[in-house]
Amino acid sequence: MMSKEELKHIKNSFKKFLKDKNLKPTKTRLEVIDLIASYGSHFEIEELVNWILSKNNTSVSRSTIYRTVKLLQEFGAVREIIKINNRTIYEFMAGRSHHDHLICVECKKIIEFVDQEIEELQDQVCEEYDFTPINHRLEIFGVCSECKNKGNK
Amino acid sequence: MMSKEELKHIKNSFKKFLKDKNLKPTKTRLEVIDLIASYGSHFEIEELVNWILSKNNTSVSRSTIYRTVKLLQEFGAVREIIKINNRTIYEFMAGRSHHDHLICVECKKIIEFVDQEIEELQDQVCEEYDFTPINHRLEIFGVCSECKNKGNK
DNA sequence: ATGAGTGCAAAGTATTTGCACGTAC
DNA sequence: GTACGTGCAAATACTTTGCACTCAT
Repeated sequence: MMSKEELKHIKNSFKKFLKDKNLKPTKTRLEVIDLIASYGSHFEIEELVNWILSKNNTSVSRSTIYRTVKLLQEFGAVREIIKINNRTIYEFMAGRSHHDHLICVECKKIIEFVDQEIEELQDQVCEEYDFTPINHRLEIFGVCSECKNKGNK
Repeated sequence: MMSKEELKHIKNSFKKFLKDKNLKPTKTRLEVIDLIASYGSHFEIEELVNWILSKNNTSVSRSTIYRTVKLLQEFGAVREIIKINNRTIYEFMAGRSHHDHLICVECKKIIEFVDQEIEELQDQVCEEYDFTPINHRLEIFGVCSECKNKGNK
């Protein structure tokens, strides 16, 4: 899903980002990046914590994960992509371009899509309002193909 | 912002909705609708509760407000429109058609917009994935015109 | 009369924070 | 050596729930 080079590159840029903020590139912070990267592209913090705690060769505390995820959001490598019922699903963006999500309310599957036209129209809307966009989130909730078929049988 | 007739109409449909679910159109539930309607189009529950408690002629408990807002979401008169930093901003949709939001991260202003083309493109995306959309949320975070000018002075 | 609704206080979640100890430069 | 980082447990913030009492039909 991501080459070692990409990951290394991300970590190096993150180190620079930290240095600029007078923060330190500690072993723990870099380890959190590795853990997130190997966990998969979407995660909730609680799941991630449990997964980390279940590994016997690592241990990073819940608070440090929260703190590091926050830093990674500022840095831009992590985004909150879905907010549903007080749960937050994060995504590791490393080396990936922007995209949006379809969320199946039945099976919770997350489907990613990109639509350049939608992006352009959004920029157009922003221009109309003299609004400078920083980021956006488009969540489409509905029922996926498989779940519809299951429902029909 | 909303005519008395519209409000009355909403309340009547809500009564039907409740009846269909074997729930009761209590004074308290209908009062919550009035309160939300007169509070304004956007609200957070905590704000709403404080506002209601500060009025000396009404009192509906925090739990009932949470419970009623949930029902109104199912009914479709209330939507969660913005999720930011674990806060949820709701919108009273009554009699209004769908629209999306620009959120200024400086002054927290919320600007509503409609873009039919974006809506159509979303439907197109859903079709491609054989995904049946139920609802969606598009939040564009950025800096509004006024805040940019303030920043430049 | 009966099942549903309400307020209250207590219990849950998710997230943040204070503090004592540890680590990077 | 100093300032920042970390883990832990406690605190906070938001939301839900159990229960005794009340209301709508």
